[in-house]
Amino acid sequence: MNTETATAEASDEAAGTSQTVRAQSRLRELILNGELPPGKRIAEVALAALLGASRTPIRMALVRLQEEGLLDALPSGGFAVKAFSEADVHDAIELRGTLEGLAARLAAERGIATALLIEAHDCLDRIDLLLAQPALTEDSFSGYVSENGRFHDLLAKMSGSDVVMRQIQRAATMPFASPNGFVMSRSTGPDARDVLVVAQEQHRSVMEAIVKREGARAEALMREHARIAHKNLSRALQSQKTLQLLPGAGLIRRRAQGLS
Amino acid sequence: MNTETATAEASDEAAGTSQTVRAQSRLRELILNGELPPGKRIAEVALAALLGASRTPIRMALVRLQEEGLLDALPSGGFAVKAFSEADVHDAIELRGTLEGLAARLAAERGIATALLIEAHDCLDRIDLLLAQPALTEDSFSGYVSENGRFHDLLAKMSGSDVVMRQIQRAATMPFASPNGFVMSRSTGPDARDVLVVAQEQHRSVMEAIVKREGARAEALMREHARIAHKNLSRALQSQKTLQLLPGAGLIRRRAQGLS
DNA sequence: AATTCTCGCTGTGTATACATTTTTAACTGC
DNA sequence: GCAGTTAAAAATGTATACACAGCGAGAATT
Repeated sequence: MNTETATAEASDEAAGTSQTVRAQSRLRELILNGELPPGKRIAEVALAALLGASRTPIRMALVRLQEEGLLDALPSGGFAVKAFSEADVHDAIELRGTLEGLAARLAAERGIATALLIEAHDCLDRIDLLLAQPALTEDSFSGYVSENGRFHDLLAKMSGSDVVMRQIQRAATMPFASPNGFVMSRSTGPDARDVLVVAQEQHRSVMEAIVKREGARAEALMREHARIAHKNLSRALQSQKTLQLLPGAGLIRRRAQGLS
Repeated sequence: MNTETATAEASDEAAGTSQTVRAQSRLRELILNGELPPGKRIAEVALAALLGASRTPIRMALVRLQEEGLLDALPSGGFAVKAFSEADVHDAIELRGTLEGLAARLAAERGIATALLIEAHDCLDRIDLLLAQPALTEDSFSGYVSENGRFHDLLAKMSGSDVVMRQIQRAATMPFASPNGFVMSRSTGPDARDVLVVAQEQHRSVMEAIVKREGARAEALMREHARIAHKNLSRALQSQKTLQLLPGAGLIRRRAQGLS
């Protein structure tokens, strides 16, 4: 829960890799945790000192994160954390839905490998198991998040196209556009379980459509599935509590975050 | 026609900018012209010597082009020119169609600014003018390419979403996925003009749908419009002559390009 | 007192030097 | 003749040093 544990886990996770990769991961965390104010130029020397590397790998990480869409290149040089409007978040969700819809349609039209089908069904069975209980624990939620992420990854794979898969991954890089972006923000409310039940029903329907080779249906279902996030966005923005649970919430500009 | 002229023009074009930007442009050209064999590791020192810069900006350009999707990161370090299968090209076209379809739908649903509408109609009027002649000159074609690119850019803008626009630009980076990718490859055939006439008819229909706020129709039309490139791809792959006119044709792996 | 010009400083962009890893080639043994 | 091993060479990843541009503060002039 505390940041010390989080950063320790994170740096452990990226232990054996290169300085550049470590810097990229840690910097992404810093941004998503809102520790770097949006709009303000990122000082490379300070970052290098903070992350314990020289400017060269830091610079690489900055370029990569800019291409990822988390940073803006300033006209006078250097980078700044990007700020997103509420409309941007809405469009990013719609975009992911469209791309996942494409993946579902392609999967239905072209058919999928049996191994993938089995893994997907396994994934959905586990979610059913988690939702079998009338009330959800914190573990249930984190289990759902894990399996939900796996299902969406599998769906991208089902498209059978590296090009499409890559683009979906890119679109889901932005935290609030990710399939799990708003799941945690709904973990508190009374209807928390119901939301997941509906989502799971859509998972099942999409898989059925894919198996039956119903491309248009699979696409439409997947698009609508992504739109769950729209509702979650509205609710999350209404209460400050649920916003805390949303990674990267600080990037959505509502009022200026006074941190001079 | 000769490479000397081409490179001279290119370096002129990127004269006042930084070393990194220059390197990125020139390197992209080298890749698209097939001067760097796909799959083989790119030697940074040799590139630095060739482009007349140090390794640092070269490295930046390499990272950017990898994020763009033109390079693969080798597991042992360094980069290689990416090779695309025919299926990859097909999927990239479908992907662009899907994204442009999304842009068209959003434009129809949300409405577009009058200035954009006027500019789009101006663009289409110019294409009509170009196609008025019964036979097309080389200038007509290059004029069409120019206006066609402008129209597709405008359409991305009509979505009213920076997120969507950015993603479309990304998807269109790969040369054969670009709206103009296969246009030149059809400039020779007898039915060259007819293909453009059909495409222009689709342009008009999409604009009509957008103005009438018919989102689903606009989306479907835009998708189908992109599929023109599928047919062009098939034809281009059948004859070596038309393949010469396709930028980045060397990246599509059919048989190994013997260049040892 | 306000405005403009200049000086200095911070910070990015670039070049280069260094270390580690990978690759290649030669050499030896079977 | 072939495979395995070792060593050298080359290439990447990283650090650092330097040059130039942008920004602000301060002083001088009107």
